Amino acid sequence: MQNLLFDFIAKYVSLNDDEKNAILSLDLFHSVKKGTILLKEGQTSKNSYFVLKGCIRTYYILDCEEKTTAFHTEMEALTPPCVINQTPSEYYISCIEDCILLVSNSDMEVEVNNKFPKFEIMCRKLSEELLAKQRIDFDAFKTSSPEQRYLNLLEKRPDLIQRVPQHQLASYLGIKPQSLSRLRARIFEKKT
Amino acid sequence: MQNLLFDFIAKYVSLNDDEKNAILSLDLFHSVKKGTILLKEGQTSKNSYFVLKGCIRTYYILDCEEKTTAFHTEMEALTPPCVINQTPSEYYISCIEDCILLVSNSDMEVEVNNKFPKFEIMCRKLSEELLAKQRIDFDAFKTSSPEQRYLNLLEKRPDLIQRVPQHQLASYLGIKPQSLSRLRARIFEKKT
DNA sequence: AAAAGCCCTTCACTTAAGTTAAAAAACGCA
DNA sequence: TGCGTTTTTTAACTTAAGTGAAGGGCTTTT
Repeated sequence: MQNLLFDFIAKYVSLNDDEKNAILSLDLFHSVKKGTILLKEGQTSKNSYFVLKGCIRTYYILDCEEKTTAFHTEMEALTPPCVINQTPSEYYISCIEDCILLVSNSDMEVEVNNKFPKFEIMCRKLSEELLAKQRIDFDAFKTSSPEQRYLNLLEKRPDLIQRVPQHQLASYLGIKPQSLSRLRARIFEKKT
Repeated sequence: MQNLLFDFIAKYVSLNDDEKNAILSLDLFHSVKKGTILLKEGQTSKNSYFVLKGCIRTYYILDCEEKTTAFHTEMEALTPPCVINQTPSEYYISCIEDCILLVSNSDMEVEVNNKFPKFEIMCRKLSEELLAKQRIDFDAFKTSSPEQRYLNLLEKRPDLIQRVPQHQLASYLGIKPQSLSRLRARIFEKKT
């Protein structure tokens, strides 16, 4: 698990043993059971998450309905907007599988960044990269139909379709579960 | 104009005169005429933009159709994904008004960041903030209907509805111009 | 083992967006 | 000002998503 982390970091900056030990001394690793809610609407939090194993989901509850907007799986980071803006969270985060997560808080990050400017660089690079990636996803969502979005997901993240309940996938695609079911049937028809 | 920039920067880090002069010596300020295309599909670029005055638009051309995905107005920054990923651009950027822009390139940024770690910190904070903001926008888009999106835009960025042609707004909202026109008529009906 | 709950699918119906076409309005420039 | 182009609106029709309801297959609970 530690190597997974260090391999990930190595894509952005190279660490010496001192720096690696500094990270390990922070006690970031946590095992979390499926179903655990990491963040609730209205809560304030300073925690960021990095998924080493498993899958976490962010969702809103609007009009008594869950609206899933993101899934984060292996090697993906998540800093909720409420942490950045220091506001109460508008959404929930829960584990939809047993997970191994890195949990860091922003006070800790400030401290580490001061001590090791390298981390500051890594955070910048990672944020810039995530911003670009999210921009591309957003654009793809805007410019395509629900059916195209599903086909795109099938191509880009086939694992999600396997490991995530369909009604959660539906709102992730911006539609109702019934529509996803129908849409899948339609695609299946076309193939035959 | 310079003060607009320094006021913006002051929200993230505080600069001394040396640092301010270092920025000014970079010759970042550019006046750009309406209609100018800043980036084309297929091009590689190292340029980031910051809008001091005016409005720039990012759009794709898919199936011979323009799909507008973003507008950037006063005090908004834009680093295209192609700059981050070092890949050919998938989209176009053009000025839809006469603009005053800051144009920086990534080589320059690397240099400045090395010289003044403060800039590194500013870039990180700005990226994190933009990431959170974009996340919220994306989520709002996913969880709402075209009509709700339009009403939301009317509330949050009424200026855009005034200064941007409607067919560009339409694809920004994820629909066709005819649908936007109809939707507006529908809203107007309801009000009366 | 029966009951309850949840999830997915299906169906009939409603609503709204896409499409195609044409007219009306606004704009740009000579 | 006037002509030509672009943009917006309107309309009729098609397609697909939303809605409400019902059924079937699982799993969990009692």
